[in-house]
Amino acid sequence: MLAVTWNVNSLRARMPRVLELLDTHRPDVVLLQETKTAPEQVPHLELAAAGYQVADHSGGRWAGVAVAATTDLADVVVGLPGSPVPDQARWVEATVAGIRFVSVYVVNGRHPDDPAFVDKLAFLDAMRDRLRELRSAGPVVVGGDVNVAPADVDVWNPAAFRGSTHVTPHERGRLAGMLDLGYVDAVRHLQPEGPAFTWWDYRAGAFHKGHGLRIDLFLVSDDLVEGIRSAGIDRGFRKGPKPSDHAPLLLELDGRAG
DNA sequence: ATGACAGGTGAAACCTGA
Repeated sequence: MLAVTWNVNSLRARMPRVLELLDTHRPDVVLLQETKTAPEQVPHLELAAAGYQVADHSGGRWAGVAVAATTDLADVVVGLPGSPVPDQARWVEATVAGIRFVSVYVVNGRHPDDPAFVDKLAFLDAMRDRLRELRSAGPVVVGGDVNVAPADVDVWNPAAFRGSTHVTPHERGRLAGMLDLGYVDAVRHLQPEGPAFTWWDYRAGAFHKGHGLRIDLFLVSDDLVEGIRSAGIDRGFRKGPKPSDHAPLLLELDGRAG
């Protein structure tokens, strides 16, 4: 089974590249973030024509997540229980082939002194609580933009990020707490050392200079870890016409769940 | 130190992103 998570930075603006991704990789499950769509703007017909059905959490102009699959999406849950920002569309779950899939777009936080940072930490706390519940119920794959760089190796220049969001002990501690519940960071599992960035600023040629962050993750429940065959980005989708500022992250699992 | 790019809204300038 092939799963993809991708922060598309507007689904409508990115549809040509999304369709290209589906055609190129034929993933079984697709987790999207920053769709920036109202519910009625989700391109269900175009995605159905490509062979995918979609469940979305859409909030209008900002945020927005979706899960798409080539087979049935069962037991869809929209919204993160206990979220401090329930009006922001940042969480959707569905079961595919016996695995609980989550697409999540964590609050950015803006600045450690901003009220939005308090919301970010509370969102991460609610996410941890939900991941604990899900872990007790069966195999889980969480994909998304967590807006936290787990360690300094996940930041192109840690000195430049001192005092910024995404790298604080508050954020990293909460992410580590989720892994302690019985999840594995799939990319780090396969690649214990070295950068594996997923995001590069549009500005100043950051992509070609290697000025990136690793903030998009696949968190896989530990019962699935032995089935991880590969996990990594497709850099080609950070290039070319109208790319997102995030690259898609691909996860290949053995076909059998559990 | 600052801005740099892209998208949404809505029709100019501002907000958000990380």
